[in-house]
Amino acid sequence: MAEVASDTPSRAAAFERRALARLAGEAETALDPAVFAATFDLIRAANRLMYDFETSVHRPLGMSWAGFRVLFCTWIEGEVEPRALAGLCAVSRGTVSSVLNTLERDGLVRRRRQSTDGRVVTVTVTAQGRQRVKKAFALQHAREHQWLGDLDRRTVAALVETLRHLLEIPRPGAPAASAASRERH
Amino acid sequence: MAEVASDTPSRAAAFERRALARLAGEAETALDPAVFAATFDLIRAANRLMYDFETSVHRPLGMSWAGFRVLFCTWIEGEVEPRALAGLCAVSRGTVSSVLNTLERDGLVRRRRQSTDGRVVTVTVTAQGRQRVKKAFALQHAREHQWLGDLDRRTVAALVETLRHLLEIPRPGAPAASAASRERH
DNA sequence: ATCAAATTATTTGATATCAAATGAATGTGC
DNA sequence: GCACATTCATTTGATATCAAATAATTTGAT
Repeated sequence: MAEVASDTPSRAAAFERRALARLAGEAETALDPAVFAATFDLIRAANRLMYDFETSVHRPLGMSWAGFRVLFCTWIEGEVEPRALAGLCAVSRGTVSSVLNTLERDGLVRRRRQSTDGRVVTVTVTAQGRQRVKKAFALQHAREHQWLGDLDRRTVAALVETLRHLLEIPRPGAPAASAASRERH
Repeated sequence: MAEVASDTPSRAAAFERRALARLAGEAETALDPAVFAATFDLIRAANRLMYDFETSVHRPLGMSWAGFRVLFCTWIEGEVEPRALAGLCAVSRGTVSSVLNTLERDGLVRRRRQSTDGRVVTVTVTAQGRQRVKKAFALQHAREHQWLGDLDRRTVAALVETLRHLLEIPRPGAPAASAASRERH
């Protein structure tokens, strides 16, 4: 790993403080500091974790983070359609197609047309893919524990509860095409 | 927005349950369910937010999510070096170079060599970039509020506190080159 | 029954992302 | 001073990602 992409700890908090200070100075923005800090830090924390998992676990195993994510979701589901993978991973369907191309080329998943609906594709994990995803997850989970293991158990439980609640929120009405897009969420 | 990348709410929770069930069935993995759920849901929630912000706010304004992220960080900092941006955004330096190329081409940021150290580049936001980042942030923040506004204020405060704590954790020792990489974090 | 609209997956083109290599500048040991 | 290693930014090549276009299939409306 030749690259450094983790901030010095104390600088991370200082950056959030500077951001709040800068934003508070902008009179035109009606700022809700708690909401800002929550989304800002949520995304930053997730980025750090993803970057760490990708560089320390999945790349050494020959996968990208995106590849692992799709492989893992497919493994969980047993068999799954691309559109569902897009929803689970929060990426577009085109991205899923692209990632599946790589995974299939590498012999980790398999695509079949076996639905009564001729448009639908069914994705499953191959034996090799199953072996790979188990190994990758075990390594990632060890790393997860290094990140979160020192947090109080009650704190982690509260975090999970809040995140689950957040994940239950349907996507807010899209700005322009609210009626149409709301139908599908 | 032609694509669907948001899961049906109840399906999101069900997916986490299926994941835990599948992982519990694997005897070889010593699973910590709380740690798994925390990282899993943290990353999923962040992905949903990023996808939503990118598609509903930044793309319509002619930027990518990555572009906004770098532009925003630069705006916060006033002037900043690429390596610091990489740390703040949790991406590699090569990525920062690439994103800066696009932002500079579009006249939103400016690169200069003004440090006493001849290798270092200093990035600043142009007047046009300042205007853009303010508008983009205002729109994103409104969207943030749509996501989080209904959560209890105490819940959000607790979430922020936990995330800040998480962001303070230095990157755990890298698996192979632990000594060398630990120096820089 | 037939044509139009909707939904599926995929492809295309531009940008983002990683790892690894490169080039330029700095620092270190001698 | 001079070579060697380090650090900085960038570039290169492969993959991922978006939006938008395309192709195939299904559904719906007359």
